[in-house]
Amino acid sequence: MKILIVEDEIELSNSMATYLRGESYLCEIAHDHRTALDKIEVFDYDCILLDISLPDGNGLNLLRQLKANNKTDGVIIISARNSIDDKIEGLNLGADDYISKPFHLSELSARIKAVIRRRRFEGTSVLVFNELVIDIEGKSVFIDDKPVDLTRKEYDLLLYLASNKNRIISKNAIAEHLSGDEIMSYDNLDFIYSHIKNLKRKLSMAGCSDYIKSMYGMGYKFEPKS
Amino acid sequence: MKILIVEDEIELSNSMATYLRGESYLCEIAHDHRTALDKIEVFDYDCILLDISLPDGNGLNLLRQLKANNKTDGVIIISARNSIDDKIEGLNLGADDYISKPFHLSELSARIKAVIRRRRFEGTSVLVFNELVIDIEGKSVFIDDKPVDLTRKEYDLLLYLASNKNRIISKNAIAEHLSGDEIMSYDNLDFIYSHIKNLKRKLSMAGCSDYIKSMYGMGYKFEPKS
DNA sequence: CTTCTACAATAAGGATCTTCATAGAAATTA
DNA sequence: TAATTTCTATGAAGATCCTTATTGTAGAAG
Repeated sequence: MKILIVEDEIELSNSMATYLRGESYLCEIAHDHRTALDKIEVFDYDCILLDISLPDGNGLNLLRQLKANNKTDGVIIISARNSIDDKIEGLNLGADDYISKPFHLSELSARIKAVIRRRRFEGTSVLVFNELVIDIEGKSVFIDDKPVDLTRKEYDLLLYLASNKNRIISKNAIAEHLSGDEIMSYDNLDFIYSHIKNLKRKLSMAGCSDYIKSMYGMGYKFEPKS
Repeated sequence: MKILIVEDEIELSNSMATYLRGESYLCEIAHDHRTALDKIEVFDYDCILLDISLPDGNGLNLLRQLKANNKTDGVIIISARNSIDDKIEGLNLGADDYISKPFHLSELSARIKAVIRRRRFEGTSVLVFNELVIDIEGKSVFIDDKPVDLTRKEYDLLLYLASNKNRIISKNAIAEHLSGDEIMSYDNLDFIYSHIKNLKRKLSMAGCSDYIKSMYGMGYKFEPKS
């Protein structure tokens, strides 16, 4: 799960990132309008935390541009002002939620969770593929109603593949998704094999095989039987 | 999908190639102006990554020559300088996008994907021919909504033919599209027969025959029924 | 301090790609 | 139409590259 923090106050943005990383999110920070737009154009984020009062421009314009580009990223507007107008305009422009400074990080986290659930998983907090159930809320996985113990990486991997079902995901993408911030050495992607192997083993031991397919030379694909 | 990397920094160009090969692109590297031009004249690339500041000349001139030759290759300009002027001039000369050093490889990859989608597939990321669906984003093929497993070469071949539907594609063109530049002498084009055969077999086994026609003495043609 | 888990690196095993040999089909020529 | 030539299809084996299994290391937990 990837989050973009658009916030110019260094200290605040850092503590947000720290907290959210603790919640297993991958966080990137943009301290200004332009950086944010560049990142948004190229990457897909699960949620964008957008401070309305940016130093180099109006955050609402950024939101406009974002929506004009048909981006599907979730957006939570952050504002220092308690202005109702901003809130209404932001929501009208397509923001998913709104939070006013100062806020508790736990509240922010809860709102993020809700936005992601609504957008990425269409309101549901569980993904169901026949006997395989992924409980996003509880970060747990069940097969035939019996819980399967996965490590954090394994869970992230499964959720990532499952939410991209029937699409081949490159090892580059997996590596990036699993190991937080940008990796600069993409030479040693072998560690992915272990995670894939362990995940496959745990799933099949619980009676759930062949969901994750290796696509020779291309990556991996989650393919539900349906 | 073929990419030409025009970049004199050895290490950077290598890591770019490694990453992009991981994304299933065929990559070639030119370390100088002259080599690049030679390659561009002979081959068609889906995207050219052009470092503006080449050791033996100005990259913008290379771009000019490229456009003067009516090449349809997509171009992404790479620049160390943050100069807005270069960016504007490059885009005026017909470049499709622009990225500044230093950049993240995943960002480069995302921009390449966007350029190719715009240029080759008119913005869409899914090709639909009746019961046959090609998901470019997910590198997956579906027939009657059921996934069809293709190898990388088979997929590339299908995508190439399908994106040139109703046009006869020579075996030379196919060979060039499927291979890197190591093979300058295309005497052994037999490998194409194998890939065509296997592709046809997999498609017809999934209930989708007669899309790929052999044109005796000329090549192959993808001909949707519609 | 010991034990266990998660992660990284290396070696063995498989899938894919290419080549080669041969058979079949289509066009050309007589 | 038959013979000949040219081109394409098929099958199989070796080479190459990728994946999986195994092993080793570091860090966390007890």
